Amino acid sequence: MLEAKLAEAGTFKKLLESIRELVTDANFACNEEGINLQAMDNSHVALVSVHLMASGFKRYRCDRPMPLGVNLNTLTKVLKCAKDDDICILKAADEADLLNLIYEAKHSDRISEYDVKLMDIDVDTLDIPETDYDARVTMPAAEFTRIVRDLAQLGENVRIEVSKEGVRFTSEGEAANGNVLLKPPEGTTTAGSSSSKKKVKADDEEEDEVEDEEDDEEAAKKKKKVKKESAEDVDMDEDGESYKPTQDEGEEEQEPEEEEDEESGKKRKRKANGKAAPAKKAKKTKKATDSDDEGEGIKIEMNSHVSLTFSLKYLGNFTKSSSLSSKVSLMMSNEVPLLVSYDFGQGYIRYYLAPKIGDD
Amino acid sequence: MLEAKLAEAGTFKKLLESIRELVTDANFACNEEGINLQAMDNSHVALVSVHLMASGFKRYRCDRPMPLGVNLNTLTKVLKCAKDDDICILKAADEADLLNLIYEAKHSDRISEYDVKLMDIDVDTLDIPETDYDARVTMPAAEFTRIVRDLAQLGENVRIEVSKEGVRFTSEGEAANGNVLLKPPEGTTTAGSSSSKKKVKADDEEEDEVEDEEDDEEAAKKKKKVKKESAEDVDMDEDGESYKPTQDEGEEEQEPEEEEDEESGKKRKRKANGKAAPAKKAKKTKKATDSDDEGEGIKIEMNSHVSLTFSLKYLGNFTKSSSLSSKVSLMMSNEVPLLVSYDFGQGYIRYYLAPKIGDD
DNA sequence: ATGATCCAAT
DNA sequence: ATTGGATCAT
Repeated sequence: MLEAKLAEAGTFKKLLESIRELVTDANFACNEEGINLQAMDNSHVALVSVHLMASGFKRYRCDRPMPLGVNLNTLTKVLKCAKDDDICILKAADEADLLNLIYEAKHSDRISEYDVKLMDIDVDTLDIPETDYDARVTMPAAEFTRIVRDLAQLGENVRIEVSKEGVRFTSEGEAANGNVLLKPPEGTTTAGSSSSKKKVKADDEEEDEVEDEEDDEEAAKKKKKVKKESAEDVDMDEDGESYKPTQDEGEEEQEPEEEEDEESGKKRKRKANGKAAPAKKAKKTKKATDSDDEGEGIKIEMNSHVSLTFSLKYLGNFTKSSSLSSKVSLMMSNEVPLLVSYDFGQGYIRYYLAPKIGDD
Repeated sequence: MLEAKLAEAGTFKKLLESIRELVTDANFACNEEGINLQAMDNSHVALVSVHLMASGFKRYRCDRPMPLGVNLNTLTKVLKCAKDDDICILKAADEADLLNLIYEAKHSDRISEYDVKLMDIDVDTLDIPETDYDARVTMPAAEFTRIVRDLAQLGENVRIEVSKEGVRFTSEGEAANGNVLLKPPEGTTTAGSSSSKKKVKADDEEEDEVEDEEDDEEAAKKKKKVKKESAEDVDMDEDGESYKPTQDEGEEEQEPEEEEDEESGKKRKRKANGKAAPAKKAKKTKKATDSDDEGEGIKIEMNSHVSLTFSLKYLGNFTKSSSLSSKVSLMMSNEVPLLVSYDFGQGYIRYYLAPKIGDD
């Protein structure tokens, strides 16, 4: 039995809106931890993975794992019947063949209820290994969207290169070629001092000689590749207070409290309040510190130079998720699928896209 | 070798945006004086002529004449990759087959670079004679746009008539007819005294018998028809102070000063000032006098009655250039192509359109 | 000025 | 069915 209450139907709407063109049918795999959806796109080139964590709901209950197969077009239609700020409740009985959606207008007496027929879907859920990547680029989602849209005018593919210079997006077309180079603000590539834990230090050994001063633990960590962990950030939050990030000990640490605050805006407030007085500036500090999640800037973490080519059509599809988050992360290793990740308060949506072979 | 630096890519974007539907391929004829483009529209009915003067660029260098043939659709796409306030640099090597465009974001670290392939284009550049026209109407570009758009809803063509009454735009359609009459502010048709030099007086010989009193020089000038001179305004200004308007003598004259004031609101003030303090303001005076380029009003200069019919579809295309200038000038003589001219700071764009025969 | 939607053409 | 263009709304 599933019963999940979402504070804002808008989130769910945007989520579906952004994947409905990619996937037609999919399983919402619900369990006590939350809801996951994983699906290959219709042409089996890209993979979408959505996670909504239980704690992101106003109320969440799922006694045992339930795969709810739905047609996403149908679900999208039904979701369009909700206003963005409606409260949205998802329900499914244990052996039901219906997914029940209830919308409650926030301040009024309108209650709508919809049933979407469920279907059995071949579950080809693959476990996505927690890959380490050679490079991670985090940038404003709008900027990524713009670049993808622009370059799509010229050619079919884009080559993404991460080097010490920055990230370069290049497209070559019949009538024109183009490239956009984003240079990170100075020093950023080498993980700014305040950017502590969440991000494994962006550290190409070559450049970061400075950091030798670090203790062994740090050094060990540094050997690890940049890791995708945006999603885990939240979880870490949950397990909570006891869970201590291990990476930041090294440097300029800030009080643990502040670090927590670096998470997402919403809980930030809660915590801040809890922690109270001295913290007041913590917020600001946090924000400033928070170069991962906020701000205008591009952040580049790189272990080694990468150069990969992707279909702009797919990337263009991915960027529909920009409405969910102001930031996007691109994670890349040579010859390996690109991971495009949009993290929002209640979960994430990630896209995996295999590179074109031959780098053409 | 060409290297031209434009402070705002927006200008160039608008320019291309406004002609891309009319023309698909064209030569950017670059020389030390600036950049010119001239092309027939795809159906060889209209002609577009663009000029960007060297002094309009932040930096401009062109060692020797270079015709750069480009596909305007491609160039438009590439320009769409620039933000309006990006700095835009155009480069082409001497024998290159590429036009290189570089966009630099004003405040950030984004540098984009695009290459547009060049092509050989049959140069059918016709020298456009400096025609004299029987009538010139200068009006707010937005107003012209509106009229064209409105009348296009009724019929295919518009008849433009310039008479002492003013300008009348008439369209006749299957289901409805309509016309718009623009009456110039009183006395304007007869060129106020202060509006002197730049504009050759709007003077139909029939009416201007009065003018016999003029000296020979003046007379000679008067015989010329109204001349398109928006571009030359400044130059003519030079011959300047001596040129005295001859027509206002005639009818219900008001003091010359008043007549000036009747021009446009904006310069009116400036003019007043200028006159008060005679000398020093010379520059300003000129500008002020420049009622051709500024102000809300319609200005009509007419030698003889004209009545011509044009395709609204083409005119509608022309009005896309309204984003480049707040004013538009229509120059007409019977049986002769209409000249629609938009002058902006860095040059101009002019359209020529043949009238429908039979005035239907 | 930008984005979204709708309509038309290929 | 897809892509491009035009128009309208935000």
